[in-house]
Amino acid sequence: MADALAPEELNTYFALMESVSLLHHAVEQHLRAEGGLSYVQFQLLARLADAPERRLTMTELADGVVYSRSGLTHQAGLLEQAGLVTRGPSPHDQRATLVTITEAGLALVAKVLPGHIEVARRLLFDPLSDADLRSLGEIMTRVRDHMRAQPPRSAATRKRRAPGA
Amino acid sequence: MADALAPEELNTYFALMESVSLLHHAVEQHLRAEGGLSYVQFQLLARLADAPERRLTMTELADGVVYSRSGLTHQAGLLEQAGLVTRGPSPHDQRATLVTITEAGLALVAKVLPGHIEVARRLLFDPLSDADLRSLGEIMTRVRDHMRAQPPRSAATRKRRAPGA
DNA sequence: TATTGTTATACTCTATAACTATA
DNA sequence: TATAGTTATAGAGTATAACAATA
Repeated sequence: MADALAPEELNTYFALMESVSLLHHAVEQHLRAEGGLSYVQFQLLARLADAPERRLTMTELADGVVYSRSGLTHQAGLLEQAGLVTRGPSPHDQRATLVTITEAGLALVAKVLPGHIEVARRLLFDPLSDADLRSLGEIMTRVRDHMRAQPPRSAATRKRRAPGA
Repeated sequence: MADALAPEELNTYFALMESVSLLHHAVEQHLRAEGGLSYVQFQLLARLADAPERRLTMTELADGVVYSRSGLTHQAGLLEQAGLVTRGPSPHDQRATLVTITEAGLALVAKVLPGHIEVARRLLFDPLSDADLRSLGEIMTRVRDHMRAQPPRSAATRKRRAPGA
């Protein structure tokens, strides 16, 4: 077990968590109002839009966005129903499903992106100097890479339920 | 409408969102396993534990943690059922409800905190230098204050639903 | 045997609207 | 009239476990 965090660490941690919570909430509201999308759905579409041939396998698509297979199956199903992606078998691996973004999906991402960016700028970037931005980008990129490399640590102890479960 | 974000801004934004998502997920898992709490519930208890007389009104308690009144009523009800808080009328304002953390609630926060901190340190602070920590803390504190001061902007356009709604 | 993905199911969280009571 | 809080209800998200098919 480790020592307690210094107060500075604790304040930093809470400021980070609260800020991103507020930002996430604002972004969700915008995406929902402007494009009928959740943030997770936006992320999935954005990843597909950036992918080499505008398509990825379910497993590739899940990475970092969703934390359970079934969750992704569910979201992919919703996006498919909405005509934003298609799903088909992979020629290379018969087990895999290839998810491809449609023209409608690309159009929706394009439609929603400017406003999304506007929200991020208003909430996150407005109070930052150029130096702050460089710092923050450098730090959070390093943190993200570190976190991605962490072993899952699938719960040190047995699971319990939250009150009310 | 604003210009597109510089690529550096976009990368920073995504790195921030993904990092905190991973951190949040890890923290939730820990809290659930170790104390049977969600992160929201932990936040509520932590706020009460720090409050002047270990109690706050519902409105004070909601601030920044929860985005709807009914959501807080629900969570407070769960915590009360679990014996972690009590609710009673306020002497100063008959409309208000005072939420007080119990000894069991304080004990649970104390039990859970070291491991919580350990998770935050392992994922967030390990890859950071002291200078990084100072930078990040200073920046995120400023960002949080800025966000708190933002007007709600209750959805620029009419609401729609996500696919599948 | 391990991996990919789906299905069924259950539960948690959240939000909206209608309502009560007090300021 | 405005504010504090609760209730009822419905919807959206997520996770677990069991399953089918392929590597």
